[in-house]
Amino acid sequence: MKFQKNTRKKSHNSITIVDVAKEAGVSYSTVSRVFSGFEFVNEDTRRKVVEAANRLGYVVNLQARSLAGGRSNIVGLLVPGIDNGYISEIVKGIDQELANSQYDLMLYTTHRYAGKEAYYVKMIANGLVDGLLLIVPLVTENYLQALPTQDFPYVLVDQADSERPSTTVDVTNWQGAYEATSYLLGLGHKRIGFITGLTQLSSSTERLDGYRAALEHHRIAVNPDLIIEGNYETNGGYLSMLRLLDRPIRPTAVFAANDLSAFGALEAIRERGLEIPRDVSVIGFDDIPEASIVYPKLTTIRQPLIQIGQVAVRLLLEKLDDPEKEARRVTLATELVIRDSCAPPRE
Amino acid sequence: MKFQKNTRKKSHNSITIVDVAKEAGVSYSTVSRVFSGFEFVNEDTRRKVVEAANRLGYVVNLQARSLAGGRSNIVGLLVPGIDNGYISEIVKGIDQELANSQYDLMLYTTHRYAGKEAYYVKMIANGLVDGLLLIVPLVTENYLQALPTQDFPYVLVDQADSERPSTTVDVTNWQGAYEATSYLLGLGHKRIGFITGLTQLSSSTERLDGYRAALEHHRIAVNPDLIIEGNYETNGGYLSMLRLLDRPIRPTAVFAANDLSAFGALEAIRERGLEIPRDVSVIGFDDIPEASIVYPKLTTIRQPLIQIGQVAVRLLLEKLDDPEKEARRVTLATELVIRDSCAPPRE
DNA sequence: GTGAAAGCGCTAACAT
DNA sequence: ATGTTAGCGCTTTCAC
Repeated sequence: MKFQKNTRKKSHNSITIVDVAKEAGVSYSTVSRVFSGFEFVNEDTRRKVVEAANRLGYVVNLQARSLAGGRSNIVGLLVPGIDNGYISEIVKGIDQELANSQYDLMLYTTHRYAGKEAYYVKMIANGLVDGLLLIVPLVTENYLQALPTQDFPYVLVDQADSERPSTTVDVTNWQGAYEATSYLLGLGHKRIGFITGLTQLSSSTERLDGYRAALEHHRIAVNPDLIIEGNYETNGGYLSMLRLLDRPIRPTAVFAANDLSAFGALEAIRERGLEIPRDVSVIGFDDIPEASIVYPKLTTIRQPLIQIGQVAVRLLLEKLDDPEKEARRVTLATELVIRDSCAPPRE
Repeated sequence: MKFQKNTRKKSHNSITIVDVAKEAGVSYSTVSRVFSGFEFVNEDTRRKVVEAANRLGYVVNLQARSLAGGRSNIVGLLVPGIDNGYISEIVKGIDQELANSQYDLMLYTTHRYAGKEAYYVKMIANGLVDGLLLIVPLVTENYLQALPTQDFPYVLVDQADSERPSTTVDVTNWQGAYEATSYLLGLGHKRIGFITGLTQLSSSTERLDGYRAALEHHRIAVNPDLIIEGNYETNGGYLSMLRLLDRPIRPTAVFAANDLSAFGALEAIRERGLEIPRDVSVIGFDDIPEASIVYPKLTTIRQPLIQIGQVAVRLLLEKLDDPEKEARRVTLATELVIRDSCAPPRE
């Protein structure tokens, strides 16, 4: 690890509790009590202190508080990156919910620490934050193992943890995929392609399973040639779709494991001179904001993205309030959103 | 200010430099020196320390470092919210650039502190972060006044500061607007509407000025009836466009001060049964990712969003490295991106 | 109910 | 080149 050379002290000429104590004529531990929410302070004293603080423009120094054993009132959010409608919607929910609390947000993007996740997480948890929110953590194992104590508060967003009981919020991936596939089936499609997500993520395999189950339920054999690996990204969806179209038996419909992939598929289909949904129907998963903006508007399975973020925060705060609280998993419902990208097959 | 009641200590059972010092058989200030990048440490000692640290799994505690007068290696980012393609692109640039440095990012959204901006900023600057990035700060004045010291490092993104010399990165708003309007003019349009942004922002007035200048340059009288106030949001653009269409003289083209507004305009136009670009042309500003996804694809003025974020970070790091560095303003070029939402007028 | 004092993990003089 | 020591601003015993 390289570190910045320390050339200069930060300018720290701020008002501290000592100043406030002087101004209010009390000891500085009293000031501390007032601001840390300690209950047994005389009303008069409290008022004096608060007034003095306001007069001076005092604001608490979170690092000092945290160092001294209190809380930093900061929660960490670990995401791959923010350049993704799916994630920014969840972040929006997180932000909204956090705004109702006294917590601030520290944003960590993992892409910069590929291969050093453990170090990174340790640093984060060791440092500043009271708890951690992990969104689709690709290397869940590494992350969690690195947590400094068994009971460091964290919650997993949209990723199951098979190793230990982890507080988790996710959605009905299997059911959503089942419903998407059934919808296509109901439209009359028989050859339905599936573009997977990142196969190491539980959401991806759950969706694949849902797709399979729906086909089987309709007594349609699952054709491995119609299942093709994607990566949850637009370009991956594009490439996969191209390969799918080049196969001898072309699907009349495609279910992409997320909207981003579906966008790529849309592009690929058009590039082959085919029309959507006339020649091939496309359905996605997520319902990110862009889904209703693209042309044609994407039929998709909606995840309550904002709500996911909110729930994640609530679970974390619960755990922060009561460390004994045991891990639980909240699974939110998905919902089919019918728009313009699906139609019955032509033939 | 309410604060969280402090029910429990954070579990802090982490390895400190004292442990490392013991393990390595040196004093703990030596360990500090090694990890804070101090130069004059014997190679042997350094190696011993690093090895001991690795063995123990030591990671630095940033709060303690920062409290003790060092740097936290965290920069703060103050944004209205992240739910906006414009902002998330800039954030992406910021994140990319930060990844090359040793800095982490603390994200603050202002919407939660409406009316208490000063307090909020003070708290931020007082606390943790070494410097601050302010994106389109609506209440620039309040923010800047609240900075604890005259020389607290900050940079303003896409907002001019008329009060004091502030390090700023922005784009050629005037020129971009001039070019957009000229393009429409060149297509043959005479009645060109303008949907403004948030009027208190310099970017908005600059764009309006550019629009006016282009018209004047083409000897077309600026018609106040064609200028209508928006708010940089989709819904605002939608509402403004509706009003514009209801005026006696309908514009044949509209320039929206940003893409989000343009999207709203698109919707409004369609809702009135008109076709784009046949009946009315639309041009935007920003070129957020969605601009090339909407239908029809939006012709717009591109801002180098990612680059803006990168430059902002670079400017801040410069300032952090050398506090004496004086304020400067970097203005990046915009560029016309022609897509499908503009055509010559019909009549 | 309030004050005094120790200490959180670290940096930065000041010594040696 | 390395050790010693005094804080940074705060919370939290422990006294009174």
